[in-house]
Formats: sequence, structure tokens, C-alpha cells
Amino acid sequence: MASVSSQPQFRYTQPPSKVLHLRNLPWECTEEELIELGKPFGKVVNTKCNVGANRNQAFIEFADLNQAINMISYYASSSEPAQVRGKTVYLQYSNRQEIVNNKTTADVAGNVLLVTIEGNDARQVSIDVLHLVFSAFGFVHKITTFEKTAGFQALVQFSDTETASSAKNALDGRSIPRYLLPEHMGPCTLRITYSAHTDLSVKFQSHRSRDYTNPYLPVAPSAIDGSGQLSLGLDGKKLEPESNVLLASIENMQYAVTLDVLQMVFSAFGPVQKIAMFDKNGGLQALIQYPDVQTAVVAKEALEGHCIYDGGFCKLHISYSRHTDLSIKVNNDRSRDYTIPNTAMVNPQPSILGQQPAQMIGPGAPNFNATQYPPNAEQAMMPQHSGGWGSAVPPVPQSIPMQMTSHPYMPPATMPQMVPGMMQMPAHTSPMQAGTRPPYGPNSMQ
DNA sequence: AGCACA
Repeated sequence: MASVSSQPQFRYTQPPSKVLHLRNLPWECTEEELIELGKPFGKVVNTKCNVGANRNQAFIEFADLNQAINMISYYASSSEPAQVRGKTVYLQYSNRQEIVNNKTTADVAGNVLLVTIEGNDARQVSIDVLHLVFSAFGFVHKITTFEKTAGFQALVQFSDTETASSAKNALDGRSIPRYLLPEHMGPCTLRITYSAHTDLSVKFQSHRSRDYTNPYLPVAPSAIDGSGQLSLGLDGKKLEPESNVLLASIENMQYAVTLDVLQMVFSAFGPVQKIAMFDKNGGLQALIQYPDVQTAVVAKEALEGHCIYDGGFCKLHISYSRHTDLSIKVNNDRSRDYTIPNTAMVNPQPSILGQQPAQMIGPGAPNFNATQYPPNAEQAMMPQHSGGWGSAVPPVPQSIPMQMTSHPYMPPATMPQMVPGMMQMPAHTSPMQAGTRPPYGPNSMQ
């Protein structure tokens, strides 16, 4: 009795419908082409293209059944088959009576992309990484991120539909390059559709939303840390004044970070005058004082986002302090004034490394007291450049996350220099793009 | 070349 539903769908004779099913369409047949095809026979009230696994099928819905019959009848007896772009198109009545209006915003191209980040660690993808990835295709105006039932999502606004389309075509279904993500993170795949938005409303610069067209937008209170420091980077537009004193906060502090470790790490860029460590919001922070702003700038640029220990442990986040001269009242295991050697004797040998450049101490350095440190402390970050390298490195916008956590330190030659290149100069204008473009680069889309 | 899952 239920034989109707079990019949093959391609019966020789289909019951008439004002919806026609089309197949063998050319690639990416447009709605306009379908309307052109059906227009001589009646009023096309709806279409749906890119149907089926091969996206080469479509539906045309006429206002009236007779119009659909007109079209089928005409081509049934015509010597010329129905064609789109010279390709023969096969028509029949659809087995449905109307097109379900599936024409959501996802089908309409626009300048704003809706990006869903898939993966167990999707939430850890920073807005800076997203900015970096999408900047390869053109200037990114704004980004907002949010969590919905669909997961972690972002809206990415480009200036025009063409740029957004090239980004969508290149990135949809692809994963964020591994080198942009901390090692411990699993793959993060991007699913991209068009958004109905044309201009996002970004009220604050924050870790959730950015307006790259307006550096003077107020910074959200949430983006200012407990010390009143701006922890937010704004794509090269510095909102926090540079200072000779750095505020370092240490994230994922699996291992103890001692005063000596900090002194060692920060001394690589110049003499460290004073260090003060303190607990803040359940984490460890430290103020590190250099004699001059330039040294601090270099140290900050080099160390921001890096981990002291391999495996993503003790990740440094560095901002400029408003202090210019720390007041160290007592030398102990939490604070020290290295400029007053006579009184810096709470620990007679405050640092094995002393004031020597850190690169003098390599892996397996004989004097390295490994017992105080995790087993892989030999691999502790050893910046190999002292203060001078700042001029040799292109200025890096603050928002660039150097999430090279799998490598406590990588010399510049092995660093993905494309990262700053992409940031500052979108790939289509960047002289640095040769050989440094990501595999999904926009070149093949133009 | 044979019916849409948002």
C-alpha cells in the first residue's frame, strides 16, 4: 500500500508540479541564470541552486502550475535542449510542490563573514589569531566573537564582499595553521558562511571584539588588568605608554618561577635593575625594571607570549608598567634591587647567571642548578639577542600573539616572519609574501 | 544525469 514512497524517484512520468527540478547545470549556476531560463514560460517566484552533492542541480518554482507545464512541454518537443551557458540542462517536474525557502543569509554574499571555530580548544583561539588569519585577504575592519550553541563563533568584517568572498573561499573548512596555536591545542577548523550584517557594532576594544578602524575606541574595563595596565594590543596602535618597567604576568605556572629565573630571562635584553614579584588574582606577576625604555621595549616584544618552560608552561604576558622606578624595600626571594650590590645579599649568590648574557648558558650548562627547576629547565627560554636586535626586527604590532609555546625560543630565522608581515601588510600588498604566504593564500582566488 | 536537511 505504501508503494508510492517506495517507487524510484525518477519515474518516467512525474506528476506535474509548479516546481521543476534541473540537473546537469554548469558549476555555480546563479539564480539569475535560472530566472533567465524560466522567464519565457512564466513568472519564476523562487529558485534554489547549487543543490546536490555536486551542486549542479537546481529548482525553479513558477507562480502557476501551467507555467511549469509550459516549460516542460516546450522542451519535450523542442529540437534545442534547455541550456545554461551552452550546457544542456535536464528538466523534470519536481516531486515537491514548492521550494522550501532555504534562502538564508548564508546564501547571500556580503562583506561580513560568520566564522564558526570547530575543535575542542576552539574557545582558546584568540581574536588576534583570527585577525591574523583573515588579514591575509585584506584589511579586516572589525571582529566580534561570541559563544552560541553552535560553539565559538566570530563575525569578521571586510570592506567589501569580494574580499570577504576570497577569504571565505580560501578558509572555509580549513584549519588554523598549527604554528599560530599553542602546541597543546588541538586542530581548530573554520566553518564560514556569510552574515547578514554589513557593519558590526563594536563598542569597546576588548578580548572579545575589536574595531581596527578606530584605534581611539575606548578599551573595555575587562581588557585592563588588575594593575591598571592595558593588556590589550591594538594592532600597532599603542594605547599604553612605553616604559622602562615591564609588568609580566605568568600564566599556566606549572613550575615555580623564581626571582632568579626572571632575572635570567629578562637579563638577556639588558641589565635588569630591579624585580618585584607579587601575587595578583591568583597568579604571579612581576615588575621588571630596566635602565631605559628601549631595552624594555625590546624585551617585551621578544618575550610577550613566550613560555619560560617548554610545553606551554609559565607563559609570559607582558605590558608596560606605569612605574618608572621601583621602590624595593627589602631584598628577598620576591623582590630585589640589583643596583645596590651591598645590600643584595640575602642570597649571597642571587643568580647563578649573574649579569651575564643569558646566551652564555646553553643546554646542559654545567653550573645550571637543575634541581631547582623542572626536568627540562635546560630548555628554559634563552633569548640569544641582547638589546640591539630590536632594530633588526620589524616592529611587531602588539596584538600579534607569538604563541610559539612549543618552542621556548626560536631564533628569528626560524620564526614565521610572515606573521608580522601579514599583519602589517595584507598579502596582496606585502613584499614579504613570497614564500611566506599560508597555503590557503588568496593568490589563487584572484 | 535523477530531488533540497537549513
